[in-house]
Amino acid sequence: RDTGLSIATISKYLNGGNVLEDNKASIKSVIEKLGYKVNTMARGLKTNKTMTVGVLIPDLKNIFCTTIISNLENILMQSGYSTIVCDYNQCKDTESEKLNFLVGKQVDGIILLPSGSTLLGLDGLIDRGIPVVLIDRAMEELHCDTILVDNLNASYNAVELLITRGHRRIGIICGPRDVFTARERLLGYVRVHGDYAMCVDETLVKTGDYDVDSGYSLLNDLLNLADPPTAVFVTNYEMTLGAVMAANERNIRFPDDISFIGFDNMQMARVVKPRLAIVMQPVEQIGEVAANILLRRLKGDMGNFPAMVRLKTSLVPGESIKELVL
Amino acid sequence: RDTGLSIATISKYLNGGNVLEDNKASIKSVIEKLGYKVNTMARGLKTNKTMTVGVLIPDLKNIFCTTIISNLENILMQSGYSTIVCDYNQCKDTESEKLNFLVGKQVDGIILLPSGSTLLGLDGLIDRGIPVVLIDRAMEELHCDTILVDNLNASYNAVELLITRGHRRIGIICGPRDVFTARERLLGYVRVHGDYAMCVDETLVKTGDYDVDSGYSLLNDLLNLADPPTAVFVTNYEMTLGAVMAANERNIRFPDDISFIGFDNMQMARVVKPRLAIVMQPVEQIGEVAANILLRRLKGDMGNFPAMVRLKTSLVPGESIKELVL
DNA sequence: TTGTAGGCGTTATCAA
DNA sequence: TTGATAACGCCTACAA
Repeated sequence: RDTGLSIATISKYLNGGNVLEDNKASIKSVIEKLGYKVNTMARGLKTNKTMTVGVLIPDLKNIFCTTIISNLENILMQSGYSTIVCDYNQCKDTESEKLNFLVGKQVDGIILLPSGSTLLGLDGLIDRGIPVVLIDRAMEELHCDTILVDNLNASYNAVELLITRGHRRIGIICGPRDVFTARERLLGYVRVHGDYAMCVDETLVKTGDYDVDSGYSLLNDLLNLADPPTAVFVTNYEMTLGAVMAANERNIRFPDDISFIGFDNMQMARVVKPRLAIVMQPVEQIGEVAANILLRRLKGDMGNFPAMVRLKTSLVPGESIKELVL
Repeated sequence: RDTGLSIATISKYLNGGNVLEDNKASIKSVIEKLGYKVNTMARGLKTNKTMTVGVLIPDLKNIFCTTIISNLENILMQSGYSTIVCDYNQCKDTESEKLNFLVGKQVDGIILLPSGSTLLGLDGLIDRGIPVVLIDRAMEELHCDTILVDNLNASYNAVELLITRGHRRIGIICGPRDVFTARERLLGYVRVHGDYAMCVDETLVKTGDYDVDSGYSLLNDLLNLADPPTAVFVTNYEMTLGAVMAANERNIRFPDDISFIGFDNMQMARVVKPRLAIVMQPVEQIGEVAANILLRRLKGDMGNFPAMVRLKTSLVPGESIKELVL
């Protein structure tokens, strides 16, 4: 303020108002000399914005989640937003607790990968003008922007590939019935069976909890059947890990003993021998798209609200599928 | 405020001052009725605290980092702190850029997993009373709390195991020379050679960049040697992945063709067949210890500053080591 | 134990 | 184009 100018003028300078070139220069030099930084809290107090967004995910140890966050963070930062990341440890109680924490921190917006479909008071937030973007899992009753993956066709295509390679008894290891993606992935399995006039054998449909252990034990269950499947599709990364561990321990070989399609992680697929066929989600895109929608909302642009984006997966071939001669 | 009481009394109530029981009750009920939340920015403006800590790591896609963050976040949250997580994508420029971003956001403290030993103005922060806790990598010139792992003995013990199993030509795939942990891990390798009166064959010491690709190509390099090693020790997770991929592609078997010790990730070790021997770091602890030290500093407790904590690793046996008969 | 009043660093309104 | 001034919501002496 020892530019001789008033604090109001400085404020204009900082916020891009009309200031004489001469004054701009002198302000700039003084700012640098003094190492002046705007006080975010004072500004926030006035503008009622914290310039932070809350990101709430099931698990920070899950690479699917963290890859998304990494992209989110980079994009949001470029617009001056910082991201407060919380994980809820797959636990519904923690989920709402941390959501409250974030709200208490007065985040300007929220990006949530929800555990289920309980509303958690999100509707109230949206009404209060706090934008919420859901990723990966939709909540039917909630009117809000949502970025999803086409899980149904991801699953459809994977199982279809197995069918075209001659498989007729195809096992599937699903996630919990109350998880959105799990339901969709199961649906794809069912639909492709219908389209190929094949019956779904319920004994081949195993429901896990999207965790390593259940992948492990459910693959064992499938292998222990009197009439085991000739192929199996595992519908998320962690369960894929578990299933591979089980196969290793039993000395089961892909694809000789059973054909296999896993989910999500390219590196893991290459570490396994032989290389696994997997469904890959467009992880990078999810974060990108979510961040950009949120930024638009934050700017007050409510165009085509609520946006519902469906991103496509890809099927990466490996050497874990055997061609059966019919 | 429609309790009839003055705003000063409410403030006392909120901050645990002396208030009559009767009034406490009525304040409480009104707060709930109105859904009152304290405004963090107004409070922060006054107290000069944001109640946020910045966490800066090389890569959010790195499970070693995110596991640490997960623990950090949980502990800090319990004391009301939120964590702003940034990754710098292994890039020194981004590192200082994001550090500035965090400082600009007026975080109350910083937890940093630094790329190298450039000071980045951290000394200035510490002088200004902003506590900084370094994790995983020390910066010699910086007077600050540091949580490390005993990399030297981690490496020593791993290589010693190979030696006691009869190996004499042991390859090592190291990280970059300018990375603290990489230097220490190499040192362990060298020291154990000395202690067993073995010479270090420089052709068996490969320096990578801690990334998948270099693990891949350096294992290939080792295998292509005229006189290849009988065992190899890979000194971080990503390079371990790469090395396993290379082995798979060449149809190299552990431990028949070469013995192998990898680093860090238990699940990955079990996915590989046969199960890999690995060095495990106390990831959970790192986050815990770092968070607790930071909390103490944040409270103004400067006891035994700068603290330097060394955590121990463990060596998890697998089936990837062959016993050589001498 | 409670209330009054000043100030934290901004932004925004309105005059000059 | 610039400046004086009143908020923003909270904390903290100090006085009652």
